[in-house]
Amino acid sequence: MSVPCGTIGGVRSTPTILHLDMDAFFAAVEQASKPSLRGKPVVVGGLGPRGVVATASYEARVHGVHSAMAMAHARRLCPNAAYLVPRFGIYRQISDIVMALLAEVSPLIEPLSLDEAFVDLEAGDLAGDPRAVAERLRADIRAATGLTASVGLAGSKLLAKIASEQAKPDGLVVVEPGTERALLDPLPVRTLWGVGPATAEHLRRAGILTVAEIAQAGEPELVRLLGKAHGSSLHAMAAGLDNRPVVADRDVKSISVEDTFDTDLTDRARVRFEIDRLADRCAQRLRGAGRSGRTVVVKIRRYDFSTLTRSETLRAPTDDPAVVKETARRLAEAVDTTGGVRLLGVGVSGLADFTQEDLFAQAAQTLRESEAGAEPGQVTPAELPVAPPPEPERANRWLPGQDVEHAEHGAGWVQGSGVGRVTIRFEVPSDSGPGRVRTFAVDDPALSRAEPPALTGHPSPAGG
DNA sequence: TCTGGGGTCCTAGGACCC
DNA sequence: TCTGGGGTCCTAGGACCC
Repeated sequence: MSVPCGTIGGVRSTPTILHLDMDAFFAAVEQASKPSLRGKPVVVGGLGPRGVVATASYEARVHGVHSAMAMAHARRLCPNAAYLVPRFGIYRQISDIVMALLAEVSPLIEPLSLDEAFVDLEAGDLAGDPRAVAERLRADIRAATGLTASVGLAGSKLLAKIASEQAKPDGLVVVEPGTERALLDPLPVRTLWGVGPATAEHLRRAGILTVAEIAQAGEPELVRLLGKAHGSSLHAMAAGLDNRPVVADRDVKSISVEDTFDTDLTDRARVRFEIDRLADRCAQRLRGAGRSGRTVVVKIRRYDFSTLTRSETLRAPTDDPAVVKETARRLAEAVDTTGGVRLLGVGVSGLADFTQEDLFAQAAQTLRESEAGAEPGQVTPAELPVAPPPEPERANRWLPGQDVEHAEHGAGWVQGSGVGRVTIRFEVPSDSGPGRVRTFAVDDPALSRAEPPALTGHPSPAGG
């Protein structure tokens, strides 16, 4: 009981680093929102011809469906699953609730994504031992959201994350001091943070398959195999040495947007049009975040999946859509896109925060410079006419999973659509069970998009 | 079954400066 | 004229994570 807090060899002597991971988060939110999907396979992700799985419910995982898998593959493995588009708005709302509960435990929390975070319990006033804190947290999350979370507790980030993985689903694993090696040794190298397919293959060729074998290999050997930074950090982790702190409020370093097209773009005018749209979206996000940046990056993935980036660093930070657009156009223009373009992206890095006044002055300055730099009679890319996209198909207004409101039947969600008709299931998050299904014409004026209804425990203000 | 979208970090080479 | 080394910035690519 009187064990002092502290570190031994880079690992705390008490399990006070907590890692929390929501179970099959996106799919679980959908099941909580849509009573008819509870207990059934649910797959959330991109539904187009090039979509991939974001999250599969446990019922779908049984059939082999998992994250990052091509959606077409998933459909073949599990044809009876419900395939839904992500609803990031509601995921964010629920994430906010979960993060707020974490903040009650300790002020030092580090979100890794919408559904995952580290918490440093030493930074909070510990009411009870870590295990009790974690169990109360899991119960609170369940009460507030109806969703389950898995938690790992250990003396380091590495072990806490491994523990939460082992706790899944809906569990808690505590790595007691002294048991670290026994836990780590037999694990495959892929378990370690930072070991992906390429690194695993490098290691395999060197005969290294387990964490224990990494530890035995010795640091110089790993550095030789994987490079300085990666090799030495991996060696340390395999030895159980990990003193990375929990860091709150990490600063954003770049903002980017990208689109993969259903079919490859071959028309240069269309490429320019899409670059413009992406540049606008990127600049909007930049402004929304109150940031500006100096380096504009264009990303192009070609028909053969080869990916290249082109970047240009401006003299001053900008969040001006016109500047981002012009720079992005120029960069994209210089790339050979014959054969077709699968993906385009525009990003801004080298972020700084400047006051609006500064930005205004800098935008004007940049404009003056670009005007002064233009050759007489030269047509700058920003002045070229923009071709509209050949296929203006926003045809599918109704995407599976979307929330809708019907003037007569009330709130529901899109179950599917095609040949001029859309099928709606009228149900809302509650314990009332599956709702009824009805089919309408896609242009039925009584039907409209709607905000997602709140989950159980947070009754809708509409009182419906 | 060809492979999303949002990020982070590292490496390496060349320019440029001292 | 030849020969340096170090530091920083920029660009491009790649691996990885959720």
